[in-house]
Amino acid sequence: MNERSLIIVVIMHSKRNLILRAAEKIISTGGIQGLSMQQVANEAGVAAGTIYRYFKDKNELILELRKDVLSQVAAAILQDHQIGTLEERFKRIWMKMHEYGKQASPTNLSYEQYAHLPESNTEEIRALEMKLFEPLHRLFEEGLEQGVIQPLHPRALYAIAMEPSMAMARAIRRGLIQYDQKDITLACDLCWRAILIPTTPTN
Amino acid sequence: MNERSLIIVVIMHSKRNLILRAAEKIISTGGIQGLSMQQVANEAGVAAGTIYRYFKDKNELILELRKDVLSQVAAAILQDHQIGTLEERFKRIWMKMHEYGKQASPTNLSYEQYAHLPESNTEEIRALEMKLFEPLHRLFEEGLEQGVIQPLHPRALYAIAMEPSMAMARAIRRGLIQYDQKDITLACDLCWRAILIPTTPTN
Amino acid sequence: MNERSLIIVVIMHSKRNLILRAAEKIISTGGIQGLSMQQVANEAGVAAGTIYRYFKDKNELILELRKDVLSQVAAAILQDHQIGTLEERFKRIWMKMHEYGKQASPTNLSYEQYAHLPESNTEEIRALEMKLFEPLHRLFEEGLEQGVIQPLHPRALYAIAMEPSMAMARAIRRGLIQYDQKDITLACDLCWRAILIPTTPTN
Amino acid sequence: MNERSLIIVVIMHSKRNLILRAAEKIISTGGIQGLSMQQVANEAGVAAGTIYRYFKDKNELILELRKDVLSQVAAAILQDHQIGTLEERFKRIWMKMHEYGKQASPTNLSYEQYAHLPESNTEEIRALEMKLFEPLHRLFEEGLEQGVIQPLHPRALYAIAMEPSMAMARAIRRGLIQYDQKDITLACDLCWRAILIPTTPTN
DNA sequence: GATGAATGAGACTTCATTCAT
DNA sequence: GATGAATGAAGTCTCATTCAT
Repeated sequence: MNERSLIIVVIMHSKRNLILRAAEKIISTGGIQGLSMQQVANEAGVAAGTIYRYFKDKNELILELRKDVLSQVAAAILQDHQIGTLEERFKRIWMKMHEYGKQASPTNLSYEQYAHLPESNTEEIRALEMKLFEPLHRLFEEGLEQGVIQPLHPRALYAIAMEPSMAMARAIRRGLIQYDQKDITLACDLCWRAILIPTTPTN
Repeated sequence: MNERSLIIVVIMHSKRNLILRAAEKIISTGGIQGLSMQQVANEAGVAAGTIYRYFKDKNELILELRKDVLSQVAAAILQDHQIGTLEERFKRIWMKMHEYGKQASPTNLSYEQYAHLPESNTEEIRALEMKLFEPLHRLFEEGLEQGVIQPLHPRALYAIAMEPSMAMARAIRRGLIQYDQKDITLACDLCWRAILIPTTPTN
Repeated sequence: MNERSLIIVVIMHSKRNLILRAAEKIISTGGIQGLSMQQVANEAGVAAGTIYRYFKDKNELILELRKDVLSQVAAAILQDHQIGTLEERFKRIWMKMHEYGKQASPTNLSYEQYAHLPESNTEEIRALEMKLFEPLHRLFEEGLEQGVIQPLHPRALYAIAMEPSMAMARAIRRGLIQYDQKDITLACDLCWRAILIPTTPTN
Repeated sequence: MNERSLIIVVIMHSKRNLILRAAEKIISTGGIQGLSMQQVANEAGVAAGTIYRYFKDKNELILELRKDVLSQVAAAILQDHQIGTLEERFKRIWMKMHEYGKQASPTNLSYEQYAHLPESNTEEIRALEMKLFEPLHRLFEEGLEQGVIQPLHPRALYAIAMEPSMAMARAIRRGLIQYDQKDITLACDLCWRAILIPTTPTN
C-alpha cells in the first residue's frame, strides 16, 4: 500500500467512524427509536446522502454499530485478561466490566440498547460475541477443568458471576446505589466465591 | 356506584385492557419500534381513533403498558412471597422469577423491551417498581437486620443474587443453554449462599 | 346495499377516481417520469398520504391507471361495434379510433405513454387488453371465416389495417398533417381494402 | 488538424460514444426512468463526473442519444434505398424496417422508448428526423408525381404503408405472433398495394 | 362512545451534479 | 482530462393524530 492509498483508507475510515460515533451518541441519548438518518448526518457533520456511501441502509448502519460497539466493549473488558491466577484474571475482568458499565459514555449507553432487542440480525452478532468473549469462556473452562469451579455451563457461570457486575454498574450509574469502593470489592469477591467449589477447611 | 355505571366501567376497562394486551403482543414480537397505532387497533379489534379515548397518545399507551406489565411480573414473582424462612422465601422468588423469565409469553417478552430504555418517563416507573418489589427489598433488609446477609445495599444484593436468575432464564429461552432442573437448583443455591455471611463451622 | 353504504361506495369511488384523473392529467403533460405522488396529491386536492389509502404504492397507481385508461379507450372505440356489415363495423371502429386518437385529452395522451413501456406488469395488462378488444379480434376472425379477408394472424391484420388509424391521428394531433375529412375517409377505405381479398371482376 | 489533435478527437469521440452506448443499453433494459448517471458511468467504465465533460446534463445526454439512435435506425433502414423501381425501393425499406424492428438490440429497444415521449425538445429531433428520412418522403413524392400512388400527404402514406411494418415487428418481437416469412412478404405486399392507385385491367 | 378516512409532518433513500484532487 | 466522494434537493412512503359522521 502506497502513501496515497493509505491516506485514502484513513480518510475513509475516519468518515465512516465519524458516522458511527454520531449514531452511537444519538442512540445513547434517545434510544434506537430516536435514531434518524438526518440526525446522524447533522451530528456527524456530513450530508444525509453521505451516510449511504458507507452503509447500505439504516439497518446496516445499526448492525455495523452493534459490531463496532461490541468490539470496543470487549477490548476494554478483556484488557490484560491473560495475566495472573484464575482468581486474578476473573476479578480483573469483573472490575473492568464494572468500571466500564458505570460510565455514561455513548459507547456504554448505546451498548445497553442492543442487549435486549427482539431477535433480528442476531446470527452475525452472536457469532462475533462468541469470538470476542472467547477468553472469558476459556477462563471458566479452565476453572472447570481444574475442578475448582462449580460444574455448570459457562454461560450459567457467566450469569451468576458476571452479570452482577454489569447490574451493579447500571444501578450506580443511574444513581440508585451510592458508590463505595469497598462494597464493589466485596461484591466482586462474593461473585468469585459464588462459583468456586468450597475447599473443606482442614483442622 | 350504581349497576349501570359499574357495567360501563367494566366494559371500559375491558376495552382498555384489550388495547394494552394488543400492544403487549405486538411489542413482544417486533419490539417497541415495531409498534404502530394501526397495528394495535387491528390486533385489538377496535378502530384507531378508539385508542385515543383510553390513552392520550402513543407515549402514554407505552407508559401505561410498562406499568401494567411491571405489575403482572411483580405479581407472578412475589406470589406467596411471605411464607417460610428467609432462605425459602428467597429461593421461591428466585425460582418464580426464573420460571417467568424462561417463558416466551407476550408479557415477558415485552417486559424485556423496557428494561434498558433510555431514561424517559422513568420517575413514575421507578416509583412503581419500588412499590411493587418492596417485599423483595424487605427480604434483604430482614436478612441484614438478622446479620445473616452480607452488608451491602439491597440493590447490590439484588444484583448479585437475583439478576442471575433472569440472566439464566434469558439464556435458556434463547436456546443458549440446555435446560436441566438440577443445574437450576444448584444455581439458585449458589446465588443464595453468595450473599450469606458464612457461619464458622463449630467443631 | 342500503343508502348509507351506497353513498360510501360512491364517495370512495369518487376520491379514487379523482386521484386517477389527476395522475392521468400529469402523465399526459409530463410523461410517466414526470409523475410524482406529491403532484398527484396537489392536482387531486388531497393529501399525499390519502393516495395510499386507495393504491398500495406508485406502481399500483400506475397499473390501475393503465387499466382504467385502457378501458376508457376500448369503450370509446368499440361503441356500437356490432352494428352493420363487416365493412361498416370495421370502418366505424377505424374512424372512432381515429377520432379518439386525434384528441389531446389527458386520457388519450396518457394512453400513448404506456404503449411502449419496457415490459413490466405486462401480464395483467395484456390479459385485460385481450378481453377488452376481443370484439375487434372477432371482427377479423369473422372476415377470415367468410374468406373475404387476407389469411393473416388477426394481430397482423390489426397492424396493417388499424395501426395507420392511430398513426395518422397522432400526426394530425401533432400538427404534422393538415386535417382534411376527405383524406381520412380515403385512408380508412384504403386500410379496409388492404386486407380484403380482391374479388376478380367478372365480365 | 495535426496527428496529435486527431488522436485526441478520436479518443474523445470514443469515450463519448462509450457513454452513449452505455445509456442506450440501460434504457433498452429498464426504460428511460431506469437511467441513472451512476449506472451509465458504471456501464461505460468511466467516472460519473466524466459524463459531464461530454454532455451538459442528463437531458442533453438523452437528447444526444435520441439523435444518435435515430441516425442509426435511419442508416439501417435506408441502406441501398435508391436502387431499383419504386416498388423495389419501397419493399426494401419496408423489409429492412421490419428486420430492424424485430431485433431486441439495445438500439432498437431504446428507440421505442423515445417514440411516444411527451413533447419536449422535439423541435430539434423533428428536424433531424425530417432530414434523415428525407429519402423515404422522396419515394412517396415520386410516386405521387408519377400518379401511381394515392393522393395523400406523404405522412399519411407513411402511416398507412410503413407503420404496419414496425407494428408487426413489435408484435413478433414480443412473441404475440409467430414469425413466418411468407406472411411477412404478404403483409409487405398488401401495404404496398394499399397506397397504389389500382390500374384498371385491360381485357 | 366508536369509527376510520383524511391529514401532513417527517422518515428513509436516491440521484443529478459539483469540485477538490 | 478524469475521478469519485460529497452534497442536498426531491422523491416515496409511513404513521400518529384528528374529526366529521
